[in-house]
Amino acid sequence: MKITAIRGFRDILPDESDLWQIVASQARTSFSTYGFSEIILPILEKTELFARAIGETTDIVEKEMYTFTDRDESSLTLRPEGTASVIRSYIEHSLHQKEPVSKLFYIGPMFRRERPQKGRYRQFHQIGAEILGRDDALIDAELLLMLNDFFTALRLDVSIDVNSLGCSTCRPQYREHLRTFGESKFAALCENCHGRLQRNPLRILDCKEEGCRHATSDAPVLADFLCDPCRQHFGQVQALLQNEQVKITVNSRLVRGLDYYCRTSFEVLALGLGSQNAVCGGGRYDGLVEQMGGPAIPGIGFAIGVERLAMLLQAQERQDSTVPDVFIVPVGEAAESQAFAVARRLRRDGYRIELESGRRSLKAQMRRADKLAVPYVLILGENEITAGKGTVRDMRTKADRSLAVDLSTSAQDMMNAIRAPSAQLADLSRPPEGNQHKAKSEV
RNA sequence: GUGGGUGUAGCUCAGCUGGCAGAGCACUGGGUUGUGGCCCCAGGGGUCGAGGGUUCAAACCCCUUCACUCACCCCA
Repeated sequence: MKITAIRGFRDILPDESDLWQIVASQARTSFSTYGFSEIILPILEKTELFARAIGETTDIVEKEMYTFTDRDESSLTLRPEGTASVIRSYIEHSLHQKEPVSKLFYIGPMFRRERPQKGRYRQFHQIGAEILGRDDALIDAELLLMLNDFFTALRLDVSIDVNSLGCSTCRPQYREHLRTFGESKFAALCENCHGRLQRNPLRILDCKEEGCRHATSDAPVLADFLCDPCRQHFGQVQALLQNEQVKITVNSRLVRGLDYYCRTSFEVLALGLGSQNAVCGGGRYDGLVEQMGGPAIPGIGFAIGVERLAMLLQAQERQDSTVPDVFIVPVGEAAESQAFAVARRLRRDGYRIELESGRRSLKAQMRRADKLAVPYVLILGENEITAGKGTVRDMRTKADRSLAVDLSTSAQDMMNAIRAPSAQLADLSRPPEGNQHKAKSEV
C-alpha cells in the first residue's frame, strides 16, 4: 500500500515553489515600504481563541477546525486563520503600550477541514497584514493602496471590491430591514437563502442563484443605512483612493463571512480560479481586540490566499530564474574530479552551475544542457585536462572556443573567459525550433 | 455534510460486443569514435486504484470500497 499525502494536503514541487518565493519576497518588499514588520506565530493555539475571535456560530468554528485534545486534556486547534493569533499576541505582549500603531504581516499555513476543490485545500497558505491602533480612513486607504501596489508589482491587473458594513449602531437596523425585505420575497428565494434569512440575512445579497439575485435586485442598500460617522469614514476612504487613481469598485452586495468585520470590507476577485474566486479578503474589526480581553483598540487587515494567487501567476508567462549560468560537461570519469573542483570554485562566487556525469556520453550531456536552456557549456575532456584549459561552447551561436578557459585562474577570470565574446551577441535569441543552421567552428 | 465526473506507464490518454497491456510525450542508449534542438532505430518502465463476484477467460460485466476531481455550502 502506497503512502500518499492526506486528503486536502499537498506537496508544492519545485516548479511551483519558485513562484511562491516570488510571491513571498514581493510581499516582504511591498509591505516593508508601508512600514510593516513580520510576525511569526504558532500554528497551534487554544481552541477557545478561535471560538471567541471568529464566532461560535460560524462554519469555520462549527465544523471546519482541526481540533484535538492534548495529553493534559486541554483543547488545541490548528489555526484556521491568522488574525486571531495576531490579536492574541498583540494583547499578550501589550504591544499597544509600546507603540501607538502596530503594522504586522505574517506568512504561513492555515488549516480548515472542508471538502477540497479547485483553489481550496485543507492546508492552505495565507499572507496576511494587520494594522492595529488606528481607525481613521487614512489607515484603511493606506492598507488598500498597499494591496493594490502588491498586485501591481506582480503584474496582476485586479480590481478591489469595497463596501462598508457599518458598525454596531447602524448595521443591526439594516439587518432587520433586510430580513423583513427577504421575508416578503420568501417564495422567490432559494432554500439556502431561507436559512440565511434566519442566521445571517446579509448573506442573501451574495447568493449565486439567479432567482435570488433577481429577487434581491431592489433590496435595501446598506449605504443608505450607515450612521453619519460610518458614512463619513467610508466617503473619505473612497476619496483618498480615487485621488491616487487606485481601481476600486464599490460593491454594495459585498458581505464578509467572519463575525468580527465592520465598516470597510473588501475582497479581490479573479477569473480563472473556478468558483473559489477570492484571492484576498479583509476588513476592519474595531471591536475585536476589546472582545478578546484587550483594550479598546481598532484594527483592520486582510489575508491573501497564496495557492490562489500562485494559480493566477501560473497562467501568466514566467521566466525561469533557475537556468544555470554554466553547464559543466566532464567527458570520461577521469575528468570528473577536475570538473567537480571547477564547479565548486564558480559556485562559491555565486554562479549557478550544473555539473553532469562523466560517465554519460557527450551527446547525452549536451542534450540536457540544451533542454535546460543553458547559455554556456564548459567541456572538460582528455585534451582539456592535460592542457589545464576548458573548452567553451556558446549554445546560442553554436560556436566552440577550444581551450579558451584557463582552469587555474580565479572564478571571475574563468567566467570572463567563458562569456568573452558574448557581449556583442547579447541579444541573439535562440533560433526557432526546427531551424537548421550549420554549426560555425572557430579558433 | 450533499451531488456529478474520473481512476490504465513518470505525464496526457486510447483500449470496440469480455480473448496476449497500447500510443504520444518524457526518460535511457545508439545512428554521429568529443558536441544540443529536427529525423531514424532500440530499450527500460504497469498489482489496469483496492477487495470480492460472474466466466474457460475480466482493464472491460456485477457488488463493495478507496482515492482524485469539479460543484453546492463556506471561504483565502
